[in-house]
Parts: sequence; C-alpha cells; structure tokens
Amino acid sequence: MATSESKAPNESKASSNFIRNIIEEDVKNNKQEKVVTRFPPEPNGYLHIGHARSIWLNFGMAKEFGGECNLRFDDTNPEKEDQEYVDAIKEDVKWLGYQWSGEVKYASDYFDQFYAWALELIKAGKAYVCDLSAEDASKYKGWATKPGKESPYRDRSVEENLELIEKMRAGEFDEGACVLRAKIDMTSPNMSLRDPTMYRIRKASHHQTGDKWCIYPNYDFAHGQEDSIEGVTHSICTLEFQNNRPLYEWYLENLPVPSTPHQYEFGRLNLNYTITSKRKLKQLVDEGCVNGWDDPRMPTVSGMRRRGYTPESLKFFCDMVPVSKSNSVIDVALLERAIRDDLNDSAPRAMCVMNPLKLVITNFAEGEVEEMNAPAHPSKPELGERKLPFTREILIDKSDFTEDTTLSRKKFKRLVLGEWVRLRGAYIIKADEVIKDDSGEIIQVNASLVPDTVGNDAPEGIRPRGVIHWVSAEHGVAVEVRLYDRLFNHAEPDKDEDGFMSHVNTDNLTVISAVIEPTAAVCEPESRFQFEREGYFVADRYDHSSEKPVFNRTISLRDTWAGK
RNA sequence: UGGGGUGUCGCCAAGCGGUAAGGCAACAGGUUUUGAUCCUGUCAUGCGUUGGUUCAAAUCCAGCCACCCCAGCCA
Repeated sequence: MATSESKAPNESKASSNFIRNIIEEDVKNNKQEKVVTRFPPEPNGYLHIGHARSIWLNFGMAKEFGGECNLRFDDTNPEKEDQEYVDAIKEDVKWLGYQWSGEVKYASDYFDQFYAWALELIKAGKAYVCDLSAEDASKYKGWATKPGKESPYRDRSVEENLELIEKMRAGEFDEGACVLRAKIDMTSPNMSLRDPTMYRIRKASHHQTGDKWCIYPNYDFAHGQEDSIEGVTHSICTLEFQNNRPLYEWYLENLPVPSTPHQYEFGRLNLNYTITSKRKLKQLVDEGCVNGWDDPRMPTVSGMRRRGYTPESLKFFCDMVPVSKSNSVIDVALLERAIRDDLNDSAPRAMCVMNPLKLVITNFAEGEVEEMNAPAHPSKPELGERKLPFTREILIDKSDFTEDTTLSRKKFKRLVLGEWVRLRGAYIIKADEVIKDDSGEIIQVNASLVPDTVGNDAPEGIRPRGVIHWVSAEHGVAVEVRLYDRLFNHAEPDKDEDGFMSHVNTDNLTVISAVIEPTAAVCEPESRFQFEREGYFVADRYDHSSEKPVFNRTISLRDTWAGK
C-alpha cells in the first residue's frame, strides 16, 4: 500500500498568500459557518489589472474554502459614479469567469439602514452635526504631530442634532453647510479617528437611488456596515486602508450590527511600464491618448480582453504573484509570460506575412495549386489540420531574405541567395536570383524547390539554414494588423517628477497591411492565433469580420535572439 | 520630532532560533520543419544597518537608516 504520507500532486501551485493562511486558520478554528468575501468596486471607472487581482483574491478565496463572494458596488459618491461603469464592471467580472453570490449588491441598498444607525449614534451622544466649513474643519483637525481641537459644535444636544440631521436629510441645507461627524477623539495619533465625517450633503442625482437622498455616507461610515449586513467574514482591501481599520472597527463596535467582519490589507498590484490608477487611466481616455477605456493598449480588463489576453492567463498571472504586505512593482514580463504560456498551449497556428516579398518558384507550374496539410497545433493533433495552398508565386517576409552570403548559419537562419531554406509545412527551396527595381530595392526573388521534400528530411548535401513562413500570393488574404507596443516608455511612469503623461510612448501602435493564409482569415471576432514566428494575435472584438479581417497583436513570441 | 506599515538575488517572495524555498528575468547547453515551445544546468558565505543575547540569529533584543500610507465634506 502506498503511504498516505506521499506528497499530494494536486497541491495548489499558487504562490504564498498570507490571507489564505489567515482564512485557513479561521476555518480550522470554526470561526465562521462559511467564508464570505466581497469585491467592492466604486463605479467610477473601468476595472484594471489591479482589480483583476483583487477579484481573483476575493472570489478565489471564497471558492477555495467553499464560501461565497459578493459583487458590491461601493456607490456612496454619486458625483463620480455612473451606470456605464456599473455595467462595464459586471461584464468584466463575468468575463473573468467569476459568479457572484446572489444579486449584485450596492452600498445604496443599505442607505435607509445607515441613516437609522446614524440616528442611534446621535442618540447615544456619539455623533453630532458640525457646521464648520471644510476649511475650518481641516484646521481644527490638527496635523500629524499636533493634536486637533474639538469643534465648537461638538456638544450640541441630542435633540438639536436629531433636528439638524433631519433637516440635512430633507434638503434644507446647502452642500457644505454642515456634516454629521462621529464623536471619537480629536487628539488621536490616528488622524482618521479625529471625529471623522459620516454624512455629507450632495445634491446630486444617484445612479441607483435617483433623488431620494441628498446626504450620502462616506466610505468609513458605510464599508464595515455593508460587510456586516452581508455577513462578510474576511474583508480584504489594500494597504492604504490600514489607517482606517480602527475606524472600521469603531463603527462595528458602536452600532448594533448583525455580524463582525474583519478587515485585512494586502499590497496593491503595481506593474512596471504600466499605470494602475483609475484617475490616471481616465486622463488617458479623456485626453485622447487612447481610444477609450477598452483600447487594447490599456491595462484595463476590457482593454486586455480586446488585446487578446485570456481570463485564464490573467488568473495564471495572479497565481504567480505572491500576496504580501509590501508595495511592490511586478515586472510586466511576468504578465507576458502568463499570456504566452496560455496561448502557446491553446492557440491554433497560422502563417501571416507582415512585410510581403514576392518569391517565384520557377520550377513549379503556373496555375497549379498543391494543397499542403499542416497541423493546427504542433503538439496537439486533436486541434485538427488546416490546408495550405501552395502556388508558383508565394510571399515571404522581407526580413527573411538577404543577398549577404557572408552571414554565418548561426547568425541568419533564413533564406540567403544561393542557399536553401525550408518553407514551413512545404518544400525546401533555394534562392537563385534577385530582381530589383530602379531604386535598387529587392522586389522579387526567384527560387527553385527541391522535389520530394514536403514532410521529408532534406536530401544529402542540402542543408537548409532554417524555416521561414510563407503565404500563397494567389490565395493569401489581405488583413489589417495592429502591432501594439507598450503604452509607456518609462518603467515607473507615475513615479517620475515629470508626470506620467510625459512618458507616453508615442510610437505605441503600428498598423500594417499583411497577408494571411486563407483559412485563418475566416474566423469569429476574438479568435486567437499564433502567427508562426511572429507572435500571438486576436481577431479584433469589434472591427474584425471575415470579409475585412483585423487582427491585434497580443504579444510577440519570445525572442532570445533579438539582442544578437 | 505623531501614528500605521514595509525592508531577503535584476523584479517579486518563502522563511517564525539550527545553518538562505520558489517564480519571473538573465546566462550556458540539448531537442526542434516556429531563432517559439520543451528539457538540463548556472544564478545570495548573503537576509537595510550597527550593536547585543545564544553553542547557533534573516529569525530574539536595542538603537539607527530608507521607503510607503494618514491632514477629502474621495474611496
């Protein structure tokens, strides 16, 4: 009998994760009936790669421990939010492959409850309406090393406070006239405990509640209660909320909430050569640096989708990045690794010539078509085969031919005048002659094929320098190919004093007209391919059609030779 | 000069007193009808720094240094 001690082969390959350790411990100690998490975006922009990681963490942990994860919009600031973002976020979460528990939830679902709780705090003498202007309130707050002063309105009677909050709610005051504050400690070394704001007046229409309210709770007076109402057990957020945790707990302790969630903070994801800030991404959109939030150059979930990233690759990327408490900058190479890994495995192959050069096979009859069979994937026969029409005139890439016969075999593994090369999936050919135009540019290469070399090794004495891709000049289909490059040419664009906008890579998109093998042109939008020897490409989600094919380059193939 | 955090290989990161995991990157080989993939190997006498405790310290103690967050009626 095998020992039960033998190592578990299905052990998760996921990286270390201190959050998982905490949950694991809680589950072991039966701290809760069921693990409940939540992903709580504010609908004020599109989700980016950093959110994808938070989604992965929250939904992933819930799933791993047999629990549930809510999608809850933290919609406490109507001025910055919009239904467009709500819709986009829902779509992104679904596309990533996650299913939230029950209906989508909103902080605004609980506004009535929050108001009732606010009244209770007032009755308990723990909250008051403060008439200080924003500017004065800031002065009273003090500074890090200097304790704050108590507001002159701090000791209003319960009755007066009750009357004032009702008037606030009824819209009798202008925006900014007053706020409701929690009465905690103006001398606390933790700034967030110096009588924090609970409600402020905003006479704006809300995307969910319309004009029902003109006072809105702020983040701190909403988040913990939302978590509690929903029975969230582990409330996972980013590092900058560490200072808010005592306040989060204060509200839970001073309100008759139905459950006690706990907040845990982890380091937000940063990627080099990338920006992960909704505000800054919005600026790129607003200033026309890109064509919208879902532009393929954007690190948004929808942008990456359009670029050709798969949900699997994003999850694989998250698996590779450990969850920790430090502010770290992850190398984009890790992301690129993730998408290449997924697509190498799943994407069917095709040949596409980016910079066509005519090549005539002089010993192949004009008008004749020989149909070659090539596997859709070199190591996955189950993906089937494709037909490649071979004709007298074909197209190869300009960069795959040279007249320079002095280049070593190691340095140039392509077609050299007077030498042989293998045409992928077809014959070995020899370049015999070069034809140039008046300006001296090569416009045609004449070559001869070596008979009987399709699917067979090269005969004695013939050593092809390498393998190049090709497309029949007659059957190839013209396609628009969009070659994307990184959006920023600075590793940490927003850490530089010149500001991130000055580091936008102006050469981040090249649109070319290429020629692709016929069968690959006929495909659905979002079909993914590896164009052999070039990279991974996706049929554009919006612009592609079989009649007018458009492909986006997701990522080039790894090129260990480029440095020469 | 307050409080809350973090400092281990180029980028991440495990480690929790017993003599530095792993991933990515890089480099060197091998296989290859994709210069891809895949495979193999190399890559911290060192853990911000200075002292201390100990037979033994990245791990414990003390001091110092660096970086991040907090002064929204943003989240």
